[in-house]
Amino acid sequence: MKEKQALDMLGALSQETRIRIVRYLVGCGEQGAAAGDVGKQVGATSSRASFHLSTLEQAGVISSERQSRKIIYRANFDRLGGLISFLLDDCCGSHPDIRACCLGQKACC
Amino acid sequence: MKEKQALDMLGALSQETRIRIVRYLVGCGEQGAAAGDVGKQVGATSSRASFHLSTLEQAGVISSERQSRKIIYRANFDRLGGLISFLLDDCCGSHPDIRACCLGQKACC
DNA sequence: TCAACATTTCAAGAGATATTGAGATATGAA
DNA sequence: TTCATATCTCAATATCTCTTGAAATGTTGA
Repeated sequence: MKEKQALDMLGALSQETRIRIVRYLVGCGEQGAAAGDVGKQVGATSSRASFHLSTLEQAGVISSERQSRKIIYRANFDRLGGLISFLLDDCCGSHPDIRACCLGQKACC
Repeated sequence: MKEKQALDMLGALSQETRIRIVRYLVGCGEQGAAAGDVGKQVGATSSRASFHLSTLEQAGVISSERQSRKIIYRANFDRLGGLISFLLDDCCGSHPDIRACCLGQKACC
């Protein structure tokens, strides 16, 4: 993953409403969830949910597909994995402490 | 790691100058680097480097220690590992695709 | 003490981001 | 076609973020 892409994803994830959306959509798996459902889950008005969903989509964190009158959003699992790889390898140079810590081989904060 | 802490770290990392600082400081290891060095490495004026260093420190990504007239910054390896754990486990619910992808067991973006 | 060095702090301005409510668009059903 | 549903877009506002250059702080050595 390129730095620019990673920065966009990090920016998109650094917001309370949006990280909740991602957490919910990851939980929904391949099935995804409609914009309205997502909004209800995270306690956002329709326009606010729409704004954050499109921010996440632009950053590549999630993607959407219209299903009749609903729009279904899904987490982009590959991209999320790619971001974590970026942090682990490119940004953190595969530092052994970080890798150990994040793989549960070492206690951390 | 708590959500608030993770959001702060994600926000801090989602900026070009700052991610370069982190990459450089991770490379410096336990030894760390002085603010001036960091600024030169990332091509920032002293005040700009100072601003970004303090943003990163406030978010817990790095920490500082004065050594005579220099101030030495170091990456917080535990916190970085904690953030990656947060993304992997809490936020992404240990989803198998994401985990496989970020551990190099599966190709991704 | 004084000069230099290393870094931070401050104020101002430009630009990005988040929230709100109203209105527009698109789809499906009666 | 008309209505209800689902979602998005828009404009206004408030707030945060980044950059810059100047000035202040703290430290060391002559």
